[in-house]
Amino acid sequence: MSLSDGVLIAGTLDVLVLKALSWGPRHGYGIGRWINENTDAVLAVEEGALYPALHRMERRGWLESRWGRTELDRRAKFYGLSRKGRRQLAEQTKRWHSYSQAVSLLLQKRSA
Amino acid sequence: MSLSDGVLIAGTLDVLVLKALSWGPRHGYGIGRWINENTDAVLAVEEGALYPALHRMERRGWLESRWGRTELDRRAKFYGLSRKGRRQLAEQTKRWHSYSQAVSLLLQKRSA
DNA sequence: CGGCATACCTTGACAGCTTAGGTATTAGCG
DNA sequence: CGCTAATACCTAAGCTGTCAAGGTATGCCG
Repeated sequence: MSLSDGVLIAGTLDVLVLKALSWGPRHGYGIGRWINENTDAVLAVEEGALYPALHRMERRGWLESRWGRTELDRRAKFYGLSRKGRRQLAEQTKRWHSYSQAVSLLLQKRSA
Repeated sequence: MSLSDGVLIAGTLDVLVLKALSWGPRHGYGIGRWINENTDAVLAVEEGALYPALHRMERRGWLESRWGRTELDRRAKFYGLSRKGRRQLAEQTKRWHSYSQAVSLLLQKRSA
């Protein structure tokens, strides 16, 4: 956690998952890979963070899941955005932008 | 915590504090106010997060503290950056930029 | 005198990430 | 044929950090 040691800042995983699903359903393992690949591994999502997050988000009604088969014909659980999830994606994206912009501006102030 | 409810993303407080001190020593209360004011209250630092953070960072050798008096002639603990703290500021700033850029890019991909 | 701002602190609850395991299936290789 | 690696899922323990909610003390101002 944190900028000091960890690899993922606590609280940003959800919006990344939501975004990963905005093109349509994906299975958990694939979501993790998508995030890693699309950030040049700057963001490395641990499985121990990913799966609990998926369950959490489904419990909150942001995601819907069903079992299916991958292109490799392997058993996998596919997650899709619910209406609530889509709303969350929009809100949290906005919040991320305002938050990150605020932090970045602070950090850009030239110091002594 | 998180983008959903909280006001501060876990792990970003440290770098904000370090930055606040990059112009010279400040007391804790003033650090909190500086962050709030300079972000139009987008980032509202709770005291219950701030003071433990200061103690933590001092324990890690990033900060040095001494008691003094404010402009209002009130007793207050002033914190200043140590050499280690300055290094931390540089590192964490870099890390923040790469992290936030990665997230922002992901979120900007246009979806279906 | 009472309230508000300044300035510090701590505790308990809780969320979320990391580490470190675990299972099962399939593909590829020697 | 057996081994390893990749795919795909899951969980538990431990830790860190934030929030909510308290608390102390001082000084100013109406």
